[in-house]
Amino acid sequence: MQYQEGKDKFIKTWGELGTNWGINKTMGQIHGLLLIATEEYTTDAIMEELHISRGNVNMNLRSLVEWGLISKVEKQGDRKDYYAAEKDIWTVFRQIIKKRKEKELHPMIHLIEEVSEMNPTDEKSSEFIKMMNELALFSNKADKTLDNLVNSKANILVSSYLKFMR
Amino acid sequence: MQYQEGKDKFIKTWGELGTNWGINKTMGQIHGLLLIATEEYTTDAIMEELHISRGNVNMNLRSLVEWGLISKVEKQGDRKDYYAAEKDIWTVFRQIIKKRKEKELHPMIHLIEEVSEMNPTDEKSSEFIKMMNELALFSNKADKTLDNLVNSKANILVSSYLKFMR
DNA sequence: CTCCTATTTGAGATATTAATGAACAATTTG
DNA sequence: CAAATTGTTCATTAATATCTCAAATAGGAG
Repeated sequence: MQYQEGKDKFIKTWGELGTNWGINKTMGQIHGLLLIATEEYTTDAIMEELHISRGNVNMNLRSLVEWGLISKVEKQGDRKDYYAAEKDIWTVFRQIIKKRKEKELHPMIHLIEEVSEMNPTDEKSSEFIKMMNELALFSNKADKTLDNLVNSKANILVSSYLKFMR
Repeated sequence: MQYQEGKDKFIKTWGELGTNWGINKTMGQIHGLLLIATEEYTTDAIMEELHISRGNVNMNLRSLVEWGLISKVEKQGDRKDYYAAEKDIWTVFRQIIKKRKEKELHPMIHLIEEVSEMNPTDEKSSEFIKMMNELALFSNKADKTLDNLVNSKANILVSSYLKFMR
């Protein structure tokens, strides 16, 4: 495979993957582009490369910065903003886990806490409370486990967790 | 909080949470309903309870069965299909992880393998290959780790992984 | 086989989400 | 200050995804 072909395929598919991840297509594509880039990109360069509008690039760059997946780079004597991706894969995934935990797990924990304040009066409410307790136990454990993962500096998958892999 | 209020809130919010999880709102609501139910439900009962159409219920029940989150229950002398949710939370989450792994991780692994078949010719392609190799290493480790999680019968979060929690 | 009930499917309607393009704001330069 | 450049916001448009309704299909009971 030639470089250009591989690059195009990677960016295109990375964008599609994004949609399965709580990241929209354009955001994924910009991230893919910057991830394999050897230099920083401006808004205009991204617009040209991906054939998308200025507004779209701007919004998605903000999201990517907010997710901690890219950062703005100032250049001496240039008014333009340049952007570069975080290249350490472990950090990339930690950031993603962090965000997804906020978006997926925390609202669940909040909901469960809220509806758990109930006294059982019959079979249905007993069953309900029982399920809420199990969900609370599970979700809090998952939250803590993911916290440890996110807060670990080293790539825990590659290092100390090796014993769990074949 | 009264039972009915808690139940309604749980079902409604469980559906909204679903949308952050690759599960649509109705699918989430049906799952929530069955999860806290003390008895099996027919299509008609679900239609009535959630005020949604027959086609919608049918499609989402099929998806839920396909995700391994509910199952069809046959009743003697009754032609209707009844459905009941998997109540073991650990199993529920294992099923979800399994599906999401297929949907999120596997296409990524496939992509990376595909575009990795490239010989470096310059700085850009070298950087590209380097990144693909890192992604490959990471994603394969993640895949194996999640496999172990999914294949473990016991609730690994609650039992042997305790040491990683505070 | 025919009737009856339940389930499935598919086309069109509706709702949700994302992208564009143009207006506006901010900043720099001459 | 005026013009030019860059960045941001947001109403409109476009694209996706989901839901409904109704017709088609399946399959058991008589």
